[in-house]
Amino acid sequence: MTVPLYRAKAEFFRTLGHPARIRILELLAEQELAVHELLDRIEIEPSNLSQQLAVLRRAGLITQRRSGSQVLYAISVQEVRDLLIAARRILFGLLEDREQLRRDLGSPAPSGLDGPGAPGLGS
Amino acid sequence: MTVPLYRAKAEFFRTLGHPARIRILELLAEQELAVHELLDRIEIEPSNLSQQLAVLRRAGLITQRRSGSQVLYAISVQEVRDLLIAARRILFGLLEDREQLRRDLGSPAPSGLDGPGAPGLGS
DNA sequence: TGCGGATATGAAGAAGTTGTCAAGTGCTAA
DNA sequence: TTAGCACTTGACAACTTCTTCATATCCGCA
Repeated sequence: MTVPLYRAKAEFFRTLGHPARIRILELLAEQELAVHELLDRIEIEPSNLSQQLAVLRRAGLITQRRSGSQVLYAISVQEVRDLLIAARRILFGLLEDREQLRRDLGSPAPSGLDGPGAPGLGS
Repeated sequence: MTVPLYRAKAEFFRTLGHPARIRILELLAEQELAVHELLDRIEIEPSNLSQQLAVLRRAGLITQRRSGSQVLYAISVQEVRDLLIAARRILFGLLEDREQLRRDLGSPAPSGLDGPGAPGLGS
């Protein structure tokens, strides 16, 4: 069965559409990590992490390999890093627009993102 | 209230995670279009289209303007186009890997995307 | 062989998303 | 002022996704 490309794209983006999965990808984009190392860096239950890893694995975005008693994960598609950076750029663009609008209108609506300027990929 | 960036990113990707919304963005990436023109090109109920447009509007990805009795939509963030192209590239990369694997294993599992090589953004 | 640490899997209720139908609103023109 | 397109909105059942809990599995070591 052939999936139209726009459907596959949507599915792909939905795979990225979860905070924990984003963090996992960002962390793995820097280096291979064991599950317990991810666990140290992400606030999430072990079983939940395992499930999110499974989602990314099924999508083919990360790979698993065993080393003794631990399991190491790595990004399998480096371009994902570019995608995350592009998303970051767009997001800040959107935020700026909104702030601009707010200034123009003089409206007091807050609610934004963390400011830019963080190093690395910025989580 | 401040939203951590990884959360905002996830939300952003979720916004893209719908076939109709992908098509809308791809079509609008080429030119401004009225709702009924989108309707001609996407197989979807008017009310459903309206809702998907509303989702994209709320996310700040598209803008609306009225012209007589019709409503014209346009992309408000051109970089989205790059993002879609990047996604397309990654998707074909994943597909190739899977095909490679299939050949290596000699397994007969089909199910893929439309082939590459389409012009434009490729829906 | 049996334990404990490191992960994975399954199941189930809560929460969120989608498509559709019915009922609006806005604008143009008769 | 009313008919009729062009869209939008609200509501709700059907579905999907999330989180959590309980239960496995796999491995290295005593």
